[in-house]
Amino acid sequence: MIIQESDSMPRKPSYDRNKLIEQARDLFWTRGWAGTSLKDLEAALKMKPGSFYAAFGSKENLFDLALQKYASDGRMRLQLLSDHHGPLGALQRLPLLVISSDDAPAKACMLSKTLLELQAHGHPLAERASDLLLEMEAQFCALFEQAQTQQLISTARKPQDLARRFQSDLLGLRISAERNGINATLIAEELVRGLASL
Amino acid sequence: MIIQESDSMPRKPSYDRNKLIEQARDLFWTRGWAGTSLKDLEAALKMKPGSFYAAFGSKENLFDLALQKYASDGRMRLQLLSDHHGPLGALQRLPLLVISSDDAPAKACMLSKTLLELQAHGHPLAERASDLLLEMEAQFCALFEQAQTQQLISTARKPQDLARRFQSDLLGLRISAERNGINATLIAEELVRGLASL
DNA sequence: GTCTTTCTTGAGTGATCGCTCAAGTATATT
DNA sequence: AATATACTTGAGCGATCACTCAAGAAAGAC
Repeated sequence: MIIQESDSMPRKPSYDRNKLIEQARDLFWTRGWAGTSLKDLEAALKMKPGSFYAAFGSKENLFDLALQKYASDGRMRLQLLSDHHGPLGALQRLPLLVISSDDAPAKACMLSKTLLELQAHGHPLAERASDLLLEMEAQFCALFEQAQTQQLISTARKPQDLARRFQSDLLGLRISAERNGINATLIAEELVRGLASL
Repeated sequence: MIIQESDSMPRKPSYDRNKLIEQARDLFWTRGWAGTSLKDLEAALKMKPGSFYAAFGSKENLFDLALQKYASDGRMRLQLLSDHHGPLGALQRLPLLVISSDDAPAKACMLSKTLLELQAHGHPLAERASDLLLEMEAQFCALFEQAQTQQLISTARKPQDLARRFQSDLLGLRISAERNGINATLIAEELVRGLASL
């Protein structure tokens, strides 16, 4: 029941907590909140109920950790993209990246999936997803602002509006990519073309 | 157990089947598949379990009926819009309409919500939603084709591509509209502006 | 080796899930 | 009124849900 309380540890946990959170994130990402049972988690993480609850407290708490990991990984990836290719280059590369990365367990955005599933229930996790979506939008906004400052795009439209529109299109693209028999690459390329002509 | 089998009926059902399906559709639309329990349905439709199963067979079957009603109502609405305002007018009016209609129980598209929730489980209802999304896309495609034939928009891009992009943006718009604190009207207006300059 | 602290185990909790069915009730036909 | 047929009722089914906890196993401290 107590994980890592005292400094001198008689017995260390036999797992890598961070890896477990990543595995849980992948499961939740693909199957959603209600679609992921504790049996699923126990099987994927190879943990018995007791260990699971000692380590994470509850399914809800683990989902929250998974959401935060999802968001912070995404944020870091975009930041890296911006470091290497500039603000506009990052925004242009993102659409194709999110729908073609092979290691991701799903194409659709985990935040939007969570929001759609749980918002109607007033579930705390929906609010968390909502907050993280706002953070994402703010990051987009900052990049558009930099792109304008560096005169890479026109200043005709407010960065805030550009960011909102971009995020909306991106969410739509990622749903389209989740569908079978839809060539989302074409949509992504059009989206990027739209960015180029701003 | 037998509903409407013989012509001469000793006792007619006391409910309006179509209205029940609409009520169920609204519940499923907002709360999703797993998020809607039979207790919820029994309360909303004012039916005891026995009547429910006599009338609809199963929760899954009712959800299927609800999906079909959702899709056919949407299809008819768009057709009416086209009759009154032409193909381009219909496509231009749709975005603002779907995010601002007060009678709809949710902003996001029920088909996309169903797809996102159930696709990973290989659930039959996800396949149904997928089929209906394809039908919707086909309807968009036909309207874009008519708009080109009537020389309302350029023929530079294939109607199929225009339809796919439009549907993708619309799905994104509707998710954005579902969020709190997001002014989706601005996104919708931009989307419509994009259509005007095709 | 002994002790102490912590992690692991898994049978089992009450609650809720979708669903069944035997009994009761209502109505058109005769 | 009697009968036949079909709808309504609601207690309760087995299965699964997220979760608990007492007992056992492992490892650092001494």
